[in-house]
Amino acid sequence: MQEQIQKILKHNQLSVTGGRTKILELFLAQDDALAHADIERKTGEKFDRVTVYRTLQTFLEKGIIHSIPTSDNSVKYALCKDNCSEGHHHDHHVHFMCSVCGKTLCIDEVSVPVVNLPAGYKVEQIQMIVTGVCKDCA
Amino acid sequence: MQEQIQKILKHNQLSVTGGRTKILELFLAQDDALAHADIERKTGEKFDRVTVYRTLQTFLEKGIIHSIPTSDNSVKYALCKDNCSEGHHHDHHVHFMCSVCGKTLCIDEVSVPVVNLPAGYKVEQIQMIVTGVCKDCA
DNA sequence: AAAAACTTGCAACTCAGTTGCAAGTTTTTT
DNA sequence: AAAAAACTTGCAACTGAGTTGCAAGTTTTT
Ligand SMILES: [Mn+2]
Ligand SMILES: [Mn+2]
Ligand SMILES: [Zn+2]
Ligand SMILES: [Zn+2]
Repeated sequence: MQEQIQKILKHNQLSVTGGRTKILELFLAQDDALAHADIERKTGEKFDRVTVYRTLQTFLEKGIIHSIPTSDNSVKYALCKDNCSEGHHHDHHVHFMCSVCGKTLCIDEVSVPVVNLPAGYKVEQIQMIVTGVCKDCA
Repeated sequence: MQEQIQKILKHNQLSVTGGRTKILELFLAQDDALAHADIERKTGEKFDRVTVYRTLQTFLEKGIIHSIPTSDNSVKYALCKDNCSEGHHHDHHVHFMCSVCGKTLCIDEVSVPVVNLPAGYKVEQIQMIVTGVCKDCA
C-alpha cells in the first residue's frame, strides 16, 4: 500500500510527505467518504488541522479526491476511482447518505440518470444525492 | 400581497411581525432562491442578522420555505409551492444552478427521476442538482 | 553535499452561525 | 379598551470552521 501511495503522489507531482501519506492511507482504507473532522480524529494529534485543510485542498485540485455535497450541507471527501485530474473530474455516480449509520457512499455502479429540462437550459453537470438506509443497516 | 402574507403567517400560527412580513415579501417577489446574505442585503439595515437567521429557521420548520444544498456547499432557500408543513416537505423537483448568473432555481416542472440502487439499499429521498446555463443566460 | 523548491506548524485572524437575556411587540384574555 | 400572557427582537458575547503570513523544517533537484 505504501507503494501505491507513493505512486499516486509522484504521478501528481507532489512531494511525498508524512501528512499526505497518512491521509491518503486513510482514504484507501475507508469504504465511505470522510469529513475533515473524521480525518483529524483518525490522525490523532499527529498533524495540525491547517495541514489537513491544505492536504485536502491539494488532493482536490489534483483530482485525487472529490468533494461530495451532502444534504445537511457539510462536505465529505472520497477517492476518485476514475482518472480524474486538475479540475477535470468525472465522477458521474450517485452518492448515498445512510440515515442510520451516517455513512456517505459513492455508488460507483449507478450513474446519474439524464434529465430533460425545459427548453433553454443547458446542462453541464448533474449531481444526485440519495438519502435512505444502506445495505449494512437494512 | 400584504393580504397573502398575513394569510400565510396566520395559517402557520405565527405572529405577524415586520421582519417576517418583509422576508416573506422578498421570497414572493423573487424567482430564484435566496441565501441568508441576499436577504440581509435586501432588507438593508432594517433587521438584525440574528432575526434573519431565526426567521429562516422558523419558516423552514413550518414548511413555508425549503433549503437547497448547492454544489458549492452554501445554502439557499426558496418558497415551498406545494403545501409542505412541519417536517413534511415534498419538493421533489430538480434544482438548477446557473454558472453564468449564479442564480439557483426550482424547476417545478421536472421531478427527480427514480433511480435503481443495488439490492439492499432503501431509498428515502432523492435530491438532484443540475449545474449549467439558464434560460436567461443562454 | 549544497541549493532550490516545497511543506509544515504556529499564531493570529475572519466570518458564519448560535445563545442568553432584557426590552419591545403581538396576541389573547378579561 | 386595558391588562396579562405569549412570543419576537436586538444586543452583546461567544463558538468553531476555515484562512493567511511567516519562519522553521523537509523533500527534491542539481
Ligand atoms: Mn463519489
Ligand atoms: Mn426548490
Ligand atoms: Zn448505514
Ligand atoms: Zn443564468
